[in-house]
Amino acid sequence: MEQDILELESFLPYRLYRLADTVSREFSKIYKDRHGLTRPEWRTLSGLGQRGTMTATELGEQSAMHKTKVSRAVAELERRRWLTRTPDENDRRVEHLTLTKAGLAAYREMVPLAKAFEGELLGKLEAEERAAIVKGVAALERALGGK
Amino acid sequence: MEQDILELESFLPYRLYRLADTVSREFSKIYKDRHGLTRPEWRTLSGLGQRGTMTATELGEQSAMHKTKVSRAVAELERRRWLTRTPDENDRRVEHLTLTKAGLAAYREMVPLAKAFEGELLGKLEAEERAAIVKGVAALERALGGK
DNA sequence: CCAAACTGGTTTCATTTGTAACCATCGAAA
DNA sequence: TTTCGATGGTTACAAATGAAACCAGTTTGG
Repeated sequence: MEQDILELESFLPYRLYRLADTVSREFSKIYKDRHGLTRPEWRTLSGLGQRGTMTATELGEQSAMHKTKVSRAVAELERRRWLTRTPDENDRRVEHLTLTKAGLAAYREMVPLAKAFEGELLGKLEAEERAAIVKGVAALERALGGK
Repeated sequence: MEQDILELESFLPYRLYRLADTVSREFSKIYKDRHGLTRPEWRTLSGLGQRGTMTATELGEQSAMHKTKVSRAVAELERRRWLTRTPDENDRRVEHLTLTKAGLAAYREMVPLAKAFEGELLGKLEAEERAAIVKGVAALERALGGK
């Protein structure tokens, strides 16, 4: 092993990135082809579908998106009438976001597809490998995020 | 477990993406702060440092970059005089890329930093967890890449 | 030979993204 | 209260990206 050479193909940051990029690109076809959603829009839909009502800040925290991404995604989903904003009673800076019927319908349609996608991906692995990836990812999350 | 809800926080594509994004963002500080490189530029530098001489197409394959990214990164590194192009003898469409002394020097400076970064990251995990992430990532690569 | 299909690489254009500045509101401290 | 620093969210601007068109130059099949 040459000490002064970095083997890109086995460098973890690169491998993780490439992996995530491939998976994400593949998965994005589902929501892009189907509804023309961007990734931030999909995450917003998904977050609201999962939790019911959230503020933009909460959305950003839950789905690891910068606030500008959230802002734009919310604006677009609102334009589609997939969500509505309700001003907070006490703090007029805050808006509570909720999916409309149409938004909820889209969400409900997507959920099984997302689960199927994940299932198919994991289905290509041995049981041990599945356990390994889950354990490894969780460990890295803990090591990094901490919070 | 509600069947009609998707829990984003445990959805593998999302977790992978967030993980890769965090790691990559953290690592990018090293080459960005140090030399103002973009990720494609760093990968190009890294590829050439590792292999010595490559064509743009080979670079794209090795580091999973779209050809436009490669083209731009190569142009920028050339502008910095970190690499040179040599036309292929037999096929005049092809150019062989090689790092200059300056490029090589930058590469050599980066390698230990990259290794230290990876080492530090993995150092935060238990031995078992390290084994798990490596095994899991390899398994997914195999499941996907196939090629 | 020659046209058509293909390949290496660059450029153009529209879209996405990140940074920073910004606006409005809120809370704490003077 | 009034002021000042934080906070929720949007916007403006520049840089990064992807898709598709493009320009050589090469190969293949008739």
